[in-house]
Amino acid sequence: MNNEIRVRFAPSPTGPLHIGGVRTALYNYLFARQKGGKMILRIEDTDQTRFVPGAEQYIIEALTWLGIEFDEGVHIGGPYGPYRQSERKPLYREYADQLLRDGHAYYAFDTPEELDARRKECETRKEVFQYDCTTRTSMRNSLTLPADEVKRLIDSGTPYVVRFMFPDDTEITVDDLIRGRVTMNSRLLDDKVLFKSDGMPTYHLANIVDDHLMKISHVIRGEEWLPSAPLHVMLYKAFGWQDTMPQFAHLPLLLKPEGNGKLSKRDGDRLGFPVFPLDWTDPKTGEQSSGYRERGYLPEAVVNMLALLGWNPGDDREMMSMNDLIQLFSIDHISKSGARFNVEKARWFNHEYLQKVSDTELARLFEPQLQAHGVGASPDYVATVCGLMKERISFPSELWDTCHYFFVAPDSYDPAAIKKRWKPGMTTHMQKVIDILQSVPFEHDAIHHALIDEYITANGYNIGQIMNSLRLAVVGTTVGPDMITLMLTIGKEETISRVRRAIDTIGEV
RNA sequence: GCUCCGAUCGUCUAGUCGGCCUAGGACGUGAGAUUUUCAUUCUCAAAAUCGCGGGUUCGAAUCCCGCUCGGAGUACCA
Repeated sequence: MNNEIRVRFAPSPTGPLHIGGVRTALYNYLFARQKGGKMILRIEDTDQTRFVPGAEQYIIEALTWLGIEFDEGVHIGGPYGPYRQSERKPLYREYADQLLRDGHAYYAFDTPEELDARRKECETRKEVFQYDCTTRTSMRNSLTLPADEVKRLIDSGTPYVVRFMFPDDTEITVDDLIRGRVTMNSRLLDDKVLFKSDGMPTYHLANIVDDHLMKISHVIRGEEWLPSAPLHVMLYKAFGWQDTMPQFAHLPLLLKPEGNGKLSKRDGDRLGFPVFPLDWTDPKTGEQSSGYRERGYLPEAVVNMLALLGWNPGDDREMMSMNDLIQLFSIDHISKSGARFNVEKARWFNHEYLQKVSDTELARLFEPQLQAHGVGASPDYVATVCGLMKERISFPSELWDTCHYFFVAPDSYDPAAIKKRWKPGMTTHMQKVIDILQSVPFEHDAIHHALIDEYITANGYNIGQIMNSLRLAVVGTTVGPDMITLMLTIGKEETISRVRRAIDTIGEV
């Protein structure tokens, strides 16, 4: 018996990694790290028809971005490779043969067309066809055909599949770390195809063989696999591997934010949030899907948010770094019911994590937007602006819209703001403001004293009225950070020239 | 249809030996405070008769049964 903790994340490269898949990878990772075990990336590409170029690379890039690392895998190798099932193809055949030899599996020659016809026929009678212990006796397989006929069919190259043979009327129990003991009767299970006519194994066979060969100790996967878990348990038994069978943990599903059903590819852009970690363009259809990374989500925020969708640390803690999560993670605290994705909370998490990003780092994230608007500014200046704006935004992408006036003078003034703020006599006030700015040292206390105390307050003017008009003149609208800090940031000359322009443009009302 | 899984504020959830739960926290929402504006921040509030009905018990969100509703699976997909 091997006591080492070994878990795997085993996606199939059929498209971009869904956010639910990301969570599965995350839970596996947290568990492995906490236990000092190994985290393995295995690519399950046994379905050649659904293979999508670039998907594997996408998966690796996405998990790397999020800080989910592997100890062994398709991209880094390891002692149990290869880690891509298509490269392990020859291996599965012998295991299928073993099952065949031991009477746990049989050859089936029914064509897809025959199977379809059979299903349709059952449908008309409002029944569902299942290839199982009751129907297999009426199908074309090595159980019903004479041995020499079976041999002749195989030798002549007739396509066939290998099906698992469930025992009749046996209770099969699956002990799940999250759901407890789940029992099913073999009579209700269908004889799943283990080996396809194209020479490739199906998920079920490849998965069990690889988990065994790779010495996987815990299988942490989505709940959609729970119904086939009994088959997997039976497979371990049929192979004689029950003593080293991994423990199962079936995770609750991620649900749509509204309506019914599990979160799907389509929901994302329809409801205004990404369901994929990274942007993705489907190579066949050209269809584009947006990702968390490109939308400006911070990886730490995505990890934290995802960790809490279906798990909790057992207390009120919510802000947790990857290291915190590794320390606190526990399968006991994974919930059983599906979790509905909440965009607002995701936004909040990002806001929280954005506050921790340094001004210079945020400036770096802001740079593409500045370039897009043809703005060049010193890194220090951009960082200062970012520091001022940080707490007011949740995503770097909101930066330009909320702080463009730090880089370009307003070319127009919000009419509603003019109506509300620019009262008669305001041009005189603004001219006075210019005079004050020119006469005092250009620093916070001096400006505050001369402008607020000596001019506005001493003369009994309305602070809000004048300061907001000043803001309108300098910024173009009525929102933004502290006015004096703002003037200090854009500089004396720029401030004065903007006020002057506002006086000329808006004029007296 | 059949099989399996699930069910606490709008959402994520706490609740793991039944009593500390007149059910706690967070997001969101509302109100107030701070601010020259907006945002941030802070304070307060509303919000779950614990899906429904039975039972066990001195006592049940917590245990048992039934029902209902929701979800998943039911492919030579994973």
